[in-house]
Amino acid sequence: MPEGHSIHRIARQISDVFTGERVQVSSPQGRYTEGAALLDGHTITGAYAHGKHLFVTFENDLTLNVHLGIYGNWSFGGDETFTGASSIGAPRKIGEKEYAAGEEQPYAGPPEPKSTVRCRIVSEHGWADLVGPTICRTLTPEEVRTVRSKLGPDPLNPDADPEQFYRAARKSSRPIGVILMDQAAISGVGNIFRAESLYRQEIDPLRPGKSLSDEELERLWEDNKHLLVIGVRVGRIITTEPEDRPGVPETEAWPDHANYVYMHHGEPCRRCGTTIRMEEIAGRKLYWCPGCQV
DNA sequence: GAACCATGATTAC
DNA sequence: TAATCCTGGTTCG
Repeated sequence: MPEGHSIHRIARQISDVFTGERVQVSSPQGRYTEGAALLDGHTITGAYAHGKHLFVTFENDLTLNVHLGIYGNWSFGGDETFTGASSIGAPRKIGEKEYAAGEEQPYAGPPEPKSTVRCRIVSEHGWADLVGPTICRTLTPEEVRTVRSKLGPDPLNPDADPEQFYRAARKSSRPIGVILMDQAAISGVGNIFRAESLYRQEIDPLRPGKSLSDEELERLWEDNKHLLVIGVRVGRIITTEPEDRPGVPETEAWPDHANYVYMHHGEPCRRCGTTIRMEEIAGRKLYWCPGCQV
């Protein structure tokens, strides 16, 4: 269940362990067999993220494009060369959550894949398994451009143009809480970041986009960028400021202390005491504090 | 073992 | 707005 920070971490991981490696690409599950065959035996040249989309580039100019949806995840494992190059270390899973595997053992090749593995990438030194994606396909450069052209700016990308987000918001009468979830307006923000950034900036999620001031839109962009950067560094979504979780360090801020409003409906706001609300808007649960957010 | 739920998104009505 | 797809963990009976 990944928002943009997870995809950037996965892109970094894949780039770390596979760039320059000739790989076998397969689909144990069988639902990506044709696309995998176009990449099988070729060398990976890099990986990057745009919002929640992952792109893995190959030397034959084709690109693996993956979107994890709500459930997708990647698992990785390999020898010491592999884990030494890795951002995340020994065999691990990233997507929804990540965890260290058990005891270290000598690497003896990839494990038998689970029956649900849509795509498996294997190099001389390690492997990556993809399970449960909504999108897993092989694209030409032209097709990559088409996909990316439909995505709004990603605050984690250095060349992102926030003006695109501001323009999308200013012309819209939809609630800002809905606009933040629209990947064509701003990409990489999901249900937790939207709720938490709106709380932190004290903006009512139901206000129409066009009612926000330039200054408010800029604060939202900057805060989502700030929170995404923390997410990339920590590997989890931590949105509380240290003074709002006294004595609990960033790395140990488990659900009770990690967020202000997400999944805290019915509880008193930790800043103003008002009961946190939750309502389903446009098919997703929206959490906010009616006291702080106006 | 069924039912339900989730950090997502598209499609159809 | 509802139905649908993707998977797996948790909760329910």
